[in-house]
Amino acid sequence: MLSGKFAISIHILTLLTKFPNDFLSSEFIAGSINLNPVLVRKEIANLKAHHIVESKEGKNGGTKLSKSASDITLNEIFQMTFDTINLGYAKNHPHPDCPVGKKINENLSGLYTQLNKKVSVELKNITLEDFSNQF
Amino acid sequence: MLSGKFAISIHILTLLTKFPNDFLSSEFIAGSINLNPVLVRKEIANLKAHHIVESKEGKNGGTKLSKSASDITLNEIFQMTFDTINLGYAKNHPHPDCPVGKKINENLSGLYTQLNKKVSVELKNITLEDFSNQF
DNA sequence: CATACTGTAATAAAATATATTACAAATATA
DNA sequence: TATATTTGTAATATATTTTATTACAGTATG
Repeated sequence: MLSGKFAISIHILTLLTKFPNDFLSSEFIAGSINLNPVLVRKEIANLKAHHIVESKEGKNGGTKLSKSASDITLNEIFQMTFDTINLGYAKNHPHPDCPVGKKINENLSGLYTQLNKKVSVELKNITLEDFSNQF
Repeated sequence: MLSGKFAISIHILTLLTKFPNDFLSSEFIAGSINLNPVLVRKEIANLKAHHIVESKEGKNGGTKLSKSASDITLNEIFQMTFDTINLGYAKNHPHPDCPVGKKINENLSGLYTQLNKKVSVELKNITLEDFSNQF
């Protein structure tokens, strides 16, 4: 999973924000996203590894936020679920003897780093609570 | 093609910038990128549709820039090759009866639009000439 | 008129993303 | 304590998207 990771995680987290006192099951969450529950659990595993949610196994188990939605920024979620914003790389190794081929990926990477910084600044200003309040 | 479109186009355009007086063949360009020439020609078709390069068919044919590299910004190239910066959407239609499911895509889209604006501002300040001068 | 290109369609192969199945381990509660 | 429900995770299958290849008509050059 790569394409939907951020979107799925933020969907999960928005639901958890809306029901801050309940342990929501992966099946319930999967129903809202329309996604297989196993994939929801995988994303939750990632969020757990970053300590922003906690789960309870067994009957009546599920997942809840482990910190306040007002203390979670979208930048944190971005960092947890996205490698870096980028506009892509060509898939194959470019020709190493060509002056352009030799440096293209390095130069693209520098550009993308610059873009990421701008995106991060923006996302730091939005909390999960802010985002959830739109619903 | 989505993932490599911008990277491939900027690679092509950097080569054309380095050889502003020559018509470069798709095969030559493909060698530098290490990509199938047919895909290079497809990207060139897109750049031609946006009038920043021109091609000559037949023997000794190829492609060259149709305007100065100093008059092309990376934002233009971005617009030509990328739909929008985004952090993804879940693939399936979310549940329409869930308050979160019902609005998630709209709200993500609003967020992504905001990010795109920041990225565009950044890319407007870099010309193809600037980028090519790094090589 | 032979050669070397572009343009483009059709198809194939490879890579990635998503879905499904299966089941062990945990825990609430009847 | 037995049953039902849920997480956690591995293994596998399916679907989708990207990339590559093949093929060939059209065009300009020398």
